[in-house]
Amino acid sequence: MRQVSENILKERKSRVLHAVIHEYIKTGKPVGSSALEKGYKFNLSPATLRSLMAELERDGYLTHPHTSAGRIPTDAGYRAYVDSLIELQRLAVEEEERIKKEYEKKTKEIDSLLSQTSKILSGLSNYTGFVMAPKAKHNEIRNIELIQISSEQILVVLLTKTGLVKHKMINICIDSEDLNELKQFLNSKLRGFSLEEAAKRIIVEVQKYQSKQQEMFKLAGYISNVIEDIQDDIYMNGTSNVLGIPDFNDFETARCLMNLNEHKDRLIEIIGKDLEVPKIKVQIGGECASELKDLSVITTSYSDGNKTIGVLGIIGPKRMEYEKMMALVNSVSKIVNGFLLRMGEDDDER
Amino acid sequence: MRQVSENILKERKSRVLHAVIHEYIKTGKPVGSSALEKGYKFNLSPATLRSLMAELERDGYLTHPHTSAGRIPTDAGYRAYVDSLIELQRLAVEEEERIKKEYEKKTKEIDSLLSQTSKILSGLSNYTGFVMAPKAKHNEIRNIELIQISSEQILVVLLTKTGLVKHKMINICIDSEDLNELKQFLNSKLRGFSLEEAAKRIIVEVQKYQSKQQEMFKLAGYISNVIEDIQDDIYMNGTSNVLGIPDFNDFETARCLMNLNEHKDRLIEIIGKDLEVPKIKVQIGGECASELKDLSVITTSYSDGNKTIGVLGIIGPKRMEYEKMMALVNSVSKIVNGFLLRMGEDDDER
DNA sequence: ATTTGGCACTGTTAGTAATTGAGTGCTAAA
DNA sequence: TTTAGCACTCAATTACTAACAGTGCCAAAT
Repeated sequence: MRQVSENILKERKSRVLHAVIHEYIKTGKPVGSSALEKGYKFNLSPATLRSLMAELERDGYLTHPHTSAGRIPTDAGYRAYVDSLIELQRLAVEEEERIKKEYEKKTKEIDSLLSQTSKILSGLSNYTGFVMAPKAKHNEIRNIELIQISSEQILVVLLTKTGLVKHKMINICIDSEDLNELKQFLNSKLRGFSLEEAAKRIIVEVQKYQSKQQEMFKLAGYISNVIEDIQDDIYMNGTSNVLGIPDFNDFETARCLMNLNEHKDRLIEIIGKDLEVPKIKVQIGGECASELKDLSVITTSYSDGNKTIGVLGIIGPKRMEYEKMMALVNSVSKIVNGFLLRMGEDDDER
Repeated sequence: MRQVSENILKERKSRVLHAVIHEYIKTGKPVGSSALEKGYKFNLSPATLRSLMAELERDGYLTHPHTSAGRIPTDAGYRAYVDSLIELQRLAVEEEERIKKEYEKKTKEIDSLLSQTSKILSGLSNYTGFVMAPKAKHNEIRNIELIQISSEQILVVLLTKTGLVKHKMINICIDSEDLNELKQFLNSKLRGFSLEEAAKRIIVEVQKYQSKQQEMFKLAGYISNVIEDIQDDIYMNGTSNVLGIPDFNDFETARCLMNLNEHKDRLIEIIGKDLEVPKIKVQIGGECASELKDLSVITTSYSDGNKTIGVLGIIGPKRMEYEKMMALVNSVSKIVNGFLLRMGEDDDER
């Protein structure tokens, strides 16, 4: 990235930058000096605006597609623009009400809550919405069930405090009484720990425990593996929305999104880092991943009232209404937080 | 569809039809009389071929995009072509070997077997591959687990003979001893029945049973609902492949496929009927669903050695190498059959 | 020192016209 | 019944033009 000559953008220059970006987002066409003069009330002539825009281009915030075209923002331009949107625009009240209404159906289980959320994000943004399920390994274990299926097959069912249920079949021969004993033991020792911790502890605990059978130790190892293999769930909706966006007339961007949709692990990789940041985060163009160079990603994390457990957001074109979309993501995350908090409270009632 | 005047296509005419379609599939361009004469050894002049093609057009098997263009097949043309591919071309041996190799990893659980299969179908066809999981309601129950999570929450875990695991949380207050008793009872009465039957029986059985608690009856009702709510699993891969196909330069087809990918229930609706047919089935254009008018679907069912339990196949452009693709789908289904048979046998060893 | 009007220059876009070429249908002869 | 020949059609390509939107820069104005 080019170095910015004047560290601080002069007030007026920055107003011009904003105007250009705002106009470009609205119209999708490169904006020229006269369009600026007409649409925004700078008391400046087109000529002056031209020279200011030329400066902004030198600074790296604008470009033009060709000599006789207007200016469009560079990634750095968008960046500066977004960074200056300090105050989140509130969604209209009726909009918020509408969102809440959408949630009214089945939100008892966390899966449907999140899948619903992803749909809502996509539907309201008209872009692609996604929700990364509670960062699996941070979840607290509530219950471990070991179900004997046959003499050599055990079904492990893990249930977390947030309502996540995971199961996995493992092959092992073990006596049914021992199994039961192990189950009791594991539950007493691991309940309340996060999956991550549990995976480590399980080995240690079983070692301490006077196991009658060598097999039990082996089984514990398997279970530990099962926990480690758990993949974060991720929901994604509205991938096809990008096909309607006029900015993309090549298939490249669409293909890339469809690929992400199929290789969720890659998506997890990309947005997984956003878990750490509690605020709204906007990544423009290739900032988060090179394959997303023509897209922007708005994310935020959500929590169960205690700690951050997942990430949600939208993926859309670089030319999007950042203010509105940031507000949307923000509102939705608030609502999800609310639901999760209530779910947690229900748990404690037992 | 237009009525066919001569019931039986004269031998030569049908050879011409095949040649046209074959050439069109290869090149993607409308084929003209001279191209036909050069590429295939009819001992006929372009003029004769022209008149034959004109006849075929009158019969409804061919069209022109415009006056001075060559011929392309209509859906009916493809249909006739496909119908005449009686003998399935065998896949090359090395190809089959390659497929089997792909399967080598984790195929213990039915989920991964099927998900793997879908990927393989997509990868080898370069189109979209899909696998509909064992028609859920036909599955035989192997085990029902009722796990008490809290005083008011029960986790129902259903396990079928094919290795499918489904779970669902339900809210109800019930005594833990009663729960255990009910579990034993349900297992003894329902094991071996299909989910479909079980959902009906469960009510009847609990009615007969002298339930100590009214609650148990209610719970049984819930469980019955859970079973009925089970959705068929479906795996789909390679949606983005259609973007690479030159035939589609509008986004419409791509969008339609992406929508199918998100609304799996619609896909289930479309291909669900193919369960009945044991052979390879090819549906061209809108034959199966109007939204797929520019695509063809090749499906076949697969079984666990006993009865048909699912459908797999590919979705691609109408202009595809039907012989090869039919052979592919056929081979893959054979292999899946093999795996499922082996899984079933393992089960019986217990 | 900044702002501004004027002006030459540049590249896109749209429209028109001319040309080419592949492929057809039809007819009349083989 | 087949074939050669011919007139015809329409899509695709190319070339050219005119209009246009915008820029950069300079010299005058503030």
